[in-house]
Amino acid sequence: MSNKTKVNRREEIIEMSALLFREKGFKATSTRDIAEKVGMEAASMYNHIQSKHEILETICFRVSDRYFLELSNIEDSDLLPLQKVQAIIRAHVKTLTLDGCYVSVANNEWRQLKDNSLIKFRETKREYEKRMAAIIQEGVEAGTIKRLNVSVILFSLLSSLRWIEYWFNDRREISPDVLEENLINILINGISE
Amino acid sequence: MSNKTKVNRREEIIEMSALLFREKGFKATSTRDIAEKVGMEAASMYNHIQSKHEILETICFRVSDRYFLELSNIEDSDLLPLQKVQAIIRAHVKTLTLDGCYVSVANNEWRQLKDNSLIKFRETKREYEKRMAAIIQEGVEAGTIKRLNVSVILFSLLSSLRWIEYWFNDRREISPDVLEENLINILINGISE
DNA sequence: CCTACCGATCGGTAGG
DNA sequence: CCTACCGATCGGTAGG
Repeated sequence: MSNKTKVNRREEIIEMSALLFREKGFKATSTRDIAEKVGMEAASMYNHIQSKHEILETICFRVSDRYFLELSNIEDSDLLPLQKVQAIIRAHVKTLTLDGCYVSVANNEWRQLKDNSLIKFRETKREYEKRMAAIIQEGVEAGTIKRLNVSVILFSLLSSLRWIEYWFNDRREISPDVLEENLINILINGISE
Repeated sequence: MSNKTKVNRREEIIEMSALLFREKGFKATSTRDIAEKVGMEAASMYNHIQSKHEILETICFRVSDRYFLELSNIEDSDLLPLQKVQAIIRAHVKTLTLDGCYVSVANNEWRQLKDNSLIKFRETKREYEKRMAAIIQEGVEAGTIKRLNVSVILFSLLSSLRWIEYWFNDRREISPDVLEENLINILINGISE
């Protein structure tokens, strides 16, 4: 069997796992569920993966890598603080439109990670929040963002962005563009001085 | 054994379950985990509960009952739409301060409900959203809330409120009062015309 | 990639 | 409220 097929098979397993983990949760999804969706026996999957946990790890860190890439680009830009926040909102909407189920799993199932993975993921989350808080702090000091508790502003933004995930799962009444526009209007106005 | 003791024992099981379900998730919590925390054998719990699922049902519907009670009071008041939204925010902060772990479980684990419970809980969620949307719609028509997509406003609010739960679990840097004040400032300003 | 199968753990019951 | 124990299911391995 060629290497390429093996890589694709692995990708297929991860993709199907992401769909099932989102739908039923990590613990409630059995390796047999995944295998059935991929079209092989559960035992056969272990030629492509090391463990069920490894699948979850792959999904979670793939998502965090992606968000960090976007954040780094925004940080390195010469945008003003409030424009950076706006760019972050856009980045979240975009990522969710493209990779909804991965983001969903990372958001809801990361607690099921084990040992070092769990510790590392927690650190990753903290770092993301810290770097976003720094942007908000800049805005506060520049006088363009309200002088409120930075953590409350931060989590108010992050939670609204997290919700978008549910939007794209359950309903699709409006387009991503309209969603983005409305959301920026609400969130930016909410924190602008 | 008196009825009173039996009721208290049941409450104890539900309380400990809520703590464990929040921490590890419903599926990842075994009846033996719960029993250990309560201080009895797993088999003994079945004198007080019917099944592990029944515990989850009790928690979820207790929370939704509570939220509906608050919402009904607010609807029946003669507050203006924007003041009603503000009252809802206060109600959420209050409930989370008092019953954080129950709310947390209802928010994150309701998907593990089965059959009729799952269907009923979904309907309950939808109704809550519908009634909150009606208040927002009133505000839009009165010209006090921005004429944006009502669903986006609704979920932007709800997701920010949902996040408070994490706040009270992980960190407690600021007091509930300051949190409430900051949050109302951000959210109300975000949607006000 | 499959068959066969493992040890562990699960939710729950019987009987006292 | 406990001991003893059940059938089912789990993640994963051995060997081909």
